[in-house]
Amino acid sequence: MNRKPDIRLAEQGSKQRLRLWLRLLAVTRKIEAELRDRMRTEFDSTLPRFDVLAALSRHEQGLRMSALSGVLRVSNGNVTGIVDRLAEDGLVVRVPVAGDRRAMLVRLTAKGAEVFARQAAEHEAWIDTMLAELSPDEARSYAARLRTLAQKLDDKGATE
Amino acid sequence: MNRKPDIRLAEQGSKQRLRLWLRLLAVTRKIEAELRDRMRTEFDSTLPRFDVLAALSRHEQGLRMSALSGVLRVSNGNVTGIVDRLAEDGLVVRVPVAGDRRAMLVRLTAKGAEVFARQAAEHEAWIDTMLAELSPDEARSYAARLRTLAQKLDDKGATE
DNA sequence: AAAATTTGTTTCAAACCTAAAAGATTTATA
DNA sequence: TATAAATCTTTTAGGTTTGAAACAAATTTT
Repeated sequence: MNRKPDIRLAEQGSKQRLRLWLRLLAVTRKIEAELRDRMRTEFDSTLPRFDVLAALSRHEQGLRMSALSGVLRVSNGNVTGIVDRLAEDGLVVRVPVAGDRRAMLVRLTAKGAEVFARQAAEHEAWIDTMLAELSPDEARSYAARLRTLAQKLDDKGATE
Repeated sequence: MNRKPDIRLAEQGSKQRLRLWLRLLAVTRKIEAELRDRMRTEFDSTLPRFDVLAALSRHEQGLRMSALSGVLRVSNGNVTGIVDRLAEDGLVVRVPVAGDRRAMLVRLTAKGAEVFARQAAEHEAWIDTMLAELSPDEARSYAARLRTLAQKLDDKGATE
């Protein structure tokens, strides 16, 4: 008894989850579009470049290319191009790793750190404005829920 | 009294919202990566292609190129390429619009509708599995909250 | 009606992105 | 130590994405 779930209820759940996913996607895309637009018009930069600077700013000692693509969750080849362009602009440098001639350490330059600091302050303010609808408590509670969800997703991926 | 908000509390709120945004981004990227991977391995297709088919399946009478990029919230030029490739594969057709020789109507072919139906069923199942952590009620409530948030974001964009 | 503006689409250049292959180097194994 | 396997990065091919420019056609203005 009670072992077989009602197929109609299961369908309901699947529809609700699909709807949630579509809304999640719509909201993140909307916010990303706004951020990209502001990054372009106010800093003549892009979101991927900002993401790289942000990751490097959290690792003063530098990150290997593979570690960088790891924390950003993008492909290796992708990061190569972005770092190339940031290096051309003098915001990052590639440093050889002592004892491993395969690897490269990427680090912020002084200029890169300065540029990122300016951008990060603005970025946080943009987010704050866009999410002003949510109280700090609400934001914290959703963030916590998303954290457990992300954890579950990672678990699944790990066992596959 | 009580007119000037405590700066420390305001900073708190901004930090909470930023954290929420980063988590939101992480979760959507994780899910999108999984969907992209499955679309590729199981259907030899991509998410953008699926998105176009999905939009067209909701408009049996067809959509103009600009309407298509409108509902998908991507640029005009972007849709051109995706529709080109879908048309090559015989999943969509471009039909001239009677009375307006500038415009084109894009429609699903029978094959396109059939392919989409198969993919959509799987797609919904994938989402259902990934979001299984959330009860139907929880999914509904979050979807509702996201809806009002999206509405607020749209309002802001409209007045700028 | 002619000229100017708007609208619908495509083309273009540049950046982003992935998966897979290639190249160089290091580590493990026989 | 020679060989095999693993690791780190870049390259490659193909698709996605944007914003801007180019074109054609329709609409509005003069």
